[in-house]
Amino acid sequence: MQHNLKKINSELNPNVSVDCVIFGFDLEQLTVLLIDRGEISSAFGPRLALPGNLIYDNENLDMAANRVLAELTGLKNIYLEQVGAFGDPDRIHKEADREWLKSIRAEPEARVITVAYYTLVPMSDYIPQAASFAKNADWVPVNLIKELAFDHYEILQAAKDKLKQKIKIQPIGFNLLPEKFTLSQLHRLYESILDKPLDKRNFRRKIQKLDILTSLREKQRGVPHKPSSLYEFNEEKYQELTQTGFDNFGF
Amino acid sequence: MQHNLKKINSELNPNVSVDCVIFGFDLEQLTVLLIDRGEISSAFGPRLALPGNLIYDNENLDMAANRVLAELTGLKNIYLEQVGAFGDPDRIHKEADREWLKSIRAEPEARVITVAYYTLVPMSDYIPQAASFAKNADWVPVNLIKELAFDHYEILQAAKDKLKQKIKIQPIGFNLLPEKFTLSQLHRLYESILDKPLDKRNFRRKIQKLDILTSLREKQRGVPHKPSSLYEFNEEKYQELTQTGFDNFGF
DNA sequence: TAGCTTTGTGTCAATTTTACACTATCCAAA
DNA sequence: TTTGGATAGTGTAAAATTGACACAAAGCTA
Repeated sequence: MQHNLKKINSELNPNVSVDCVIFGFDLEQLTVLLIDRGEISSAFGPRLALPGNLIYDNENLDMAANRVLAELTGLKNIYLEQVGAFGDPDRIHKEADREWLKSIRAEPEARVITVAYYTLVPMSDYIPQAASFAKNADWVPVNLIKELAFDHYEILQAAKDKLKQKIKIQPIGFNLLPEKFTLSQLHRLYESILDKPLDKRNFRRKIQKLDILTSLREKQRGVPHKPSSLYEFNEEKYQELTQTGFDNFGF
Repeated sequence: MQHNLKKINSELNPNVSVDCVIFGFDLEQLTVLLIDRGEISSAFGPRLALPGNLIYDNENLDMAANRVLAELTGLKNIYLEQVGAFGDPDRIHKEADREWLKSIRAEPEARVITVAYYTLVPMSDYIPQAASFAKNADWVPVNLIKELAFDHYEILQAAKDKLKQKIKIQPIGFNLLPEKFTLSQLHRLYESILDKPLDKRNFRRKIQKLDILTSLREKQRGVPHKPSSLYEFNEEKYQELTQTGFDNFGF
């Protein structure tokens, strides 16, 4: 109750924002959820941007990132990992960005530093619909992105790098897949995150050895080729494994 | 010239600070350069804190971190790596910290987020002297640190973790050693960063295989035991190696 | 010169990595 | 119904890496 009061009374801090790099996987390649800023900005520069916003004075950074994520996608209690802080005073150098900020911020000229987070969500958990939430958002394959508003392109690259590192140490990739998935999909996911081909047999051996997959007695249906068997991620065994400590998940 | 003008006219941003975790190595263990805030704070809590300060509005974060480092130690153009942003609105919860801030800041109650950096310097490059620079600073062995002002203890832990990760991927440890060093010193350094014992022969084998050390035709002198031969870090070969790409530096 | 301290060195077994190719199973189109 | 196209699924052998382990050499000091 007090909490709500506090939140309502709290003000936006004009100097600090959070931006979220929300990764998805369309079973082919890595994607990111971007917002389309619409016509206002399109005449000058990139329409696409990472979802983000200023923080409230009484929020910590993680909370702010969760809020932005929830406001955009409705997703709550999702694991977010910090990418870092970005804060070139000239970061808002594009004319279009200036114009856009004027339309949405009280102090558009303030010097802002932004703290970036990334997260992994199954694409099926957020299906963009026209005018669903405040912004028009859409999944865009990472490889196709050539430019973004502000310094968001740079942030995206940093997030990709972090993810690349992280996935070598922890099997977080499962967060990107639907509950039931095939080894080929998992394989493709690793290839697209690491951005290099991985030998099929060696990949499968390595994953299987971790012993964190539950093989379901179930196969793909309706595919025009030999159907693949489906697997589930086994959270318990994964927890065991992290307790024991495993350094070696290197690809 | 314009640059200087701009700098002089620029104002401190009351909402964003940088803190530096400056690691050293006393040939025995990992150390950190801390400032002693003196009597004012000692009655209430930890006297020791990471060096840090508010940023100027026209500075980017990296510049600010370099400035803070230079102001304290006189060291310039040092490699700094970002640890991340820390910004709990309640982070200044200790009474002593409050008091101290009142004595040094124009807006002591402002909500501050801080961006932490870490860096590695040879301890010989900064020899603390009473009242040398603005603050009294001193090298403190990391293992002995139990508490720090604000959330600096948490920041220190995060920096240690980053360093631990990083050193598995890049041989940055050399930045902590004097120009000429022994393999035993390097060995001890790795052990103290990774916080676990490493087999002597295996360590040496691994390091030697990297082929980034130049063996000097020179030995330790005046030690009461078999003298060790001295080595230099070979920057060129290291560059070659990073070009070719090396994933596997795992300990 | 005896004793203390740290340096420097090699091997073997176990594990991990890498490279590599063919059959099985489903669907669709002829 | 047969054929072709697509992907799933599977094993092995050579090479590289890791981990465990012990003792002689070199300098200083007492």
